[in-house]
Amino acid sequence: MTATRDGKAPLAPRSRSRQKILDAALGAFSRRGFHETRMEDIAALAGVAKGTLYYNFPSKADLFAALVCEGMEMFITVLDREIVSDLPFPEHFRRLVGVHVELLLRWRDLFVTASNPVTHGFAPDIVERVEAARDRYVGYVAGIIRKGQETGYLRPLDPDLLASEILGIIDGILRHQSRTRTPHSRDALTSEVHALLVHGLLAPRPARDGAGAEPKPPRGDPG
Amino acid sequence: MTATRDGKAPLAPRSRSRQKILDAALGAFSRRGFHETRMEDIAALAGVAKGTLYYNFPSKADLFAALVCEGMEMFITVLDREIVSDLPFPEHFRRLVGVHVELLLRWRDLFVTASNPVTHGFAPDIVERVEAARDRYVGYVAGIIRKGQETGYLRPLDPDLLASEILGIIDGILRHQSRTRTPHSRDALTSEVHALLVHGLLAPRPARDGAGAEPKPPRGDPG
Amino acid sequence: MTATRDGKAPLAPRSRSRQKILDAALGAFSRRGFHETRMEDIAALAGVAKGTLYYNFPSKADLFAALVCEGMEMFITVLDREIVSDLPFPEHFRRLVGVHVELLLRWRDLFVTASNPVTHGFAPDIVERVEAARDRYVGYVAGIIRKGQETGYLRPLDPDLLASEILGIIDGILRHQSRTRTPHSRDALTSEVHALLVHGLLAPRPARDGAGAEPKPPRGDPG
Amino acid sequence: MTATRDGKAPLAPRSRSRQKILDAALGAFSRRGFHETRMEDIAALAGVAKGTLYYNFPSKADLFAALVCEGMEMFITVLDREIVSDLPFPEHFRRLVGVHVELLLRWRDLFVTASNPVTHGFAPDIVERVEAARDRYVGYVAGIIRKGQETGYLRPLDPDLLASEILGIIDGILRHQSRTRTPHSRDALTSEVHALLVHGLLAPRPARDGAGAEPKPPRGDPG
DNA sequence: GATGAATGAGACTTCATTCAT
DNA sequence: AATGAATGAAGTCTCATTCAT
Repeated sequence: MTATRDGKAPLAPRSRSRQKILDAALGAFSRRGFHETRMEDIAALAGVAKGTLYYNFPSKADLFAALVCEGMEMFITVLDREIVSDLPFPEHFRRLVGVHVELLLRWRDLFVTASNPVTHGFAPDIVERVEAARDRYVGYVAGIIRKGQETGYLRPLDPDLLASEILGIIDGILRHQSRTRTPHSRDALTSEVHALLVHGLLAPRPARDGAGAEPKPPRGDPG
Repeated sequence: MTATRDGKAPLAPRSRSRQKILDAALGAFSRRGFHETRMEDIAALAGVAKGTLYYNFPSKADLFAALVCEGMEMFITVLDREIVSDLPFPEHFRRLVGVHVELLLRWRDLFVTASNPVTHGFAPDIVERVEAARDRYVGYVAGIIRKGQETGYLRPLDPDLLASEILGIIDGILRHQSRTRTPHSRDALTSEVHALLVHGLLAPRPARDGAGAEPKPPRGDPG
Repeated sequence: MTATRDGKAPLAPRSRSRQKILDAALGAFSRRGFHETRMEDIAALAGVAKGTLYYNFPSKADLFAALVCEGMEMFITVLDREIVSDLPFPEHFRRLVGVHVELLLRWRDLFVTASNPVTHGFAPDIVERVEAARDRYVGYVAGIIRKGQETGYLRPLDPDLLASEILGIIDGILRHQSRTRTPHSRDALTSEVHALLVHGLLAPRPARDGAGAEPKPPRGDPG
Repeated sequence: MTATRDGKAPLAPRSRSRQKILDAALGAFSRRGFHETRMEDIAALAGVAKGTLYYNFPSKADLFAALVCEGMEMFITVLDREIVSDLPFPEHFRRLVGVHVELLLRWRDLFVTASNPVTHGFAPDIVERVEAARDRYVGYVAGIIRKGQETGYLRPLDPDLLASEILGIIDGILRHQSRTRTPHSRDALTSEVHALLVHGLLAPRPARDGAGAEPKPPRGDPG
């Protein structure tokens, strides 16, 4: 459309506005939600006129979709770059959790935005784009889980379901944070999440001797 | 719609219309979200006139709040009734998961509605009511976890954070279901969730011999 | 929709607003044209709130369509009532012209509105409704012409094309009037239009002796 | 689009862009109407940037006015050139109709554009220019009629009103064509229009014997 | 208790126009 | 002479809410 003709051309001046708008929209959407955010607010936040929003994005829903899609891509890109894949899996997995937590703390807004199930009244093609972006991300996580299962480290549970659950855990953490307003540190959160994911809720000792899924009550403990 | 199962009225029947409206609102909110649901839609679904909505509830936000609050109370009531508390904890916990899954499958709409972070533009007192209801529910789950920790069965992780994470897991499952459209059975879901919560992701064998939190890679495995 | 249920019911209270709006819209559209008329203007003219317009009509284009359709129906109804059909055709035709002219003077606004080819950006179904209404009216006029041809009074030219041309003449007259701002009287206009339609432009004498459709030039004239 | 037929530039080629824009505007306005045509559309159609439109014309309304004015001048120029004025009037009149029909078929877009009563919201000076151009054209046709009346060929009806009616007829024909999508040939249309104008609707035979304006019915004509 | 016609503030979006390049 | 990113006034339409019945 407006794009770089001849293949080369101005890589930078491709509308500085576009990025300013995306940044503003991220802040606004994540803080107030999609419906409570007015295009007027985004424009003011970005320091451009309302019309400039529509010069860069066809509609509010499109702006939202672009935000989520590009954000998810960025997420995956960063994850891919930060996680060195030839580490032994346990280390690999711990880094996944760590980088993830870090990303979430830094891009909390984006994650909240992308998790928001607001696509109800959207045009079908936009819903599709947003869902495809989410799926790509869920699929990325599921892929890591699947690799862990193939190498025998992870239990053979449904990888896609697990990925959804993991994202749900992250969502739960974010909600907990916004409720209690006492943000945990990066390391504390990483340990917490890693522990839950890797070991589950069960205390180490009682579970160790138990033979089945149901550990006996502690009174049977010789110690 | 989802109405009066088994003959017992689940939400207080202060008036015939009131109940019809709550049922209709539950269906509408859960299916289309708060903002995409019009008062007109609810009225039509309930088979009453729009004015009747305002005769029974001061505002749309109040209707939403009433729905969430009464729903959460009902949840807790049922959980309390169904879970016999003097069972040994592991059994207790498994029943919690099982009943929870059952409730979620039956009252999926209510859970989706209550999880929706749509209270952005609401009046402060209504936000407070909704959050109090959610907190009561999260607190209930956290209480069970705390009891499990006190009896030594569960790892000493932050109970409130854990409760949020558990609800996040459930949310993730529900989203996974609506994406894949192949609803798991009650028992399958219960096992899946229970397994993840109790044992974590780690495969049993390799983890068994490891001494620390970080299991060694399988090549060190003599078997 | 909002309509008379059970078949009987309140014939009158079927929204007095609706008629007030149609009247106001007629005045506004005819005076300023479709695009230059704001919904705000119509509301003010009708003495109702902007929302009332949308309570009665789904959109501006729908309001326009309703206006044209109901107007055309009214036109045909009046024409049918006023023209006694068993008169000899010449009288019949003269009355058609006379009543037509009268209608046009009285409902000039409506005719201007209906003639306006503004349906360009309209939804297909609305375009269809408006065109159907126009066609019904053109067809009515064409029917009268056809009858005149069958009884041998009118030349066997394409009736539908003739009807369009007649409406074009009327349109031309209305434009002429709005240009010159000196409205002719009912009778003067009737005579003028009738003369043109019945006898054409040719002066009686010279044309009388010509044998064919193409009158010879005056040099062949003995006088 | 409709451009430079026969090698002669029809609209003054003050600049290359200017002409491209006028051509594009003609196509766009005639097809979609003034209000539904975006400056963007015209620019795209002309293959120039939006700014170039404003480099050549002060405003959209000015562009429209220039189009109509130059078009009408061109019309009159061609009519004057094609109609040799010293022919006997009947032949003169027939050529007028013939050339007119030809022009209309070729420049249908321009005629439709110029006939469109869209000047409602225009600035007074622009309205004046457009109306002056239309009037010049209507006056040209009225002048021919007046000449016909002076030489005794045409009935002494109001020449200006007649001119308007004639243009209305032509408009009616064009609408009929766009409705029925079966364009008549040049000659067929010429005959049809000429017949209507010269002889009116009345069938030759019955009208021949009648003495007055109201012919008697054919059956019981005792004399 | 219940109704539904009426309201009007405010949202999204359009598009003619400008101006630095 | 030409461009196109940016603008912002103004329009259409939505929908929670009211109130006379």
